[in-house]
Amino acid sequence: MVQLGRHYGKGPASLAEIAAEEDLPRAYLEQLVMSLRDADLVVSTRGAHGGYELARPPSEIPMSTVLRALEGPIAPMICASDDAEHAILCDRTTSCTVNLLWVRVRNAITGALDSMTLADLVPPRLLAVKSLAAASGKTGTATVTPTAEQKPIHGALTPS
Amino acid sequence: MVQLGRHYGKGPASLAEIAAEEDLPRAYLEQLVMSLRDADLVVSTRGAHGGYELARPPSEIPMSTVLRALEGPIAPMICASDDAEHAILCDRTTSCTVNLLWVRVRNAITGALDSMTLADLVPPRLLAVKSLAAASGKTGTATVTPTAEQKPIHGALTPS
DNA sequence: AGTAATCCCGACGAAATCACTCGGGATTAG
DNA sequence: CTAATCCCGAGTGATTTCGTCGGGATTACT
Repeated sequence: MVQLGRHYGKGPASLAEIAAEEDLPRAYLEQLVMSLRDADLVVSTRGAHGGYELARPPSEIPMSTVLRALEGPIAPMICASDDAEHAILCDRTTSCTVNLLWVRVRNAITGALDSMTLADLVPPRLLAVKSLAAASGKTGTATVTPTAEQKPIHGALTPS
Repeated sequence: MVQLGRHYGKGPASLAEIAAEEDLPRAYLEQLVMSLRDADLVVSTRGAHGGYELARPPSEIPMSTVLRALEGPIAPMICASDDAEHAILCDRTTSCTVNLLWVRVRNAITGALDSMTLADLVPPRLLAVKSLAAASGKTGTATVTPTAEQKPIHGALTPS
């Protein structure tokens, strides 16, 4: 969780705190954080005044591992999973040319995920976004004129 | 569908045929193909000896449009959808730094998808894969570590 | 004209997944 | 000893995904 990143170095944060800040049910957070712990991304301190803490500095935690911890192996399609164990093979496998597509997509995803660490998401509130702009100069690949309908999502947004 | 691509130029293919080759329920295929038609990817001929046909040559059908037709806007997360209309804004939106991550991921996906056309998936059975290798150079966009992790996914596969 | 092949289409149902809850136990600081 | 906290498995409800059903409309063939 980003909150944890923000909190890094300040000692353990209790679920109660996080739940309050993040506005999510505490019981639910428990589950999530358990996965993170099993993946050695956070460490816990039990007992009163206990809580959770990042296991290492945010900049050393690639988002890919976070996502894998929370959502399982990265796989846009079951037949193109990250790790062989969980991959299901359709009986068509041999003749299935589409598989190639999914593998490509998966690699694109993992690539994007690997290129970011928790540190990139811990509030750049005041930091300029320029570093991002520089890095994002991509997408517009040859083959197709991309829709480019990058509308401002709601110039004036109307939150519920 | 890839089958349709394979069939391109041979006149319309009936759902019954496709269902047989692809081993999927005909009734289900109907639904799918309807979406494809609404997206102007295939054209239909009614009546006896009717069927479906690609609206243009496979090489002019980017997989991104196919996927959009079948699965709706490309969005790894609702708050990072392809088209503004269907994007949901969480109330956290303003403070949500994670959004940035999803947008990046989405761009990686659309990039990969845009770089492939139906023609790339229509059986390269006998064709060398080199054309693909050549084409994939484009995809390796800056931010993304160039794929190339072309593992055999299951050296020794164990089909069910 | 009549019949069979085909597309057209809306509604329904079952199974998987997601987001979240519940209840009670184990550990530790004060 | 007690209160704060983590630990953990089982359970629930909504949504999505995959697939079914039934019948109507359109056309080719004889």
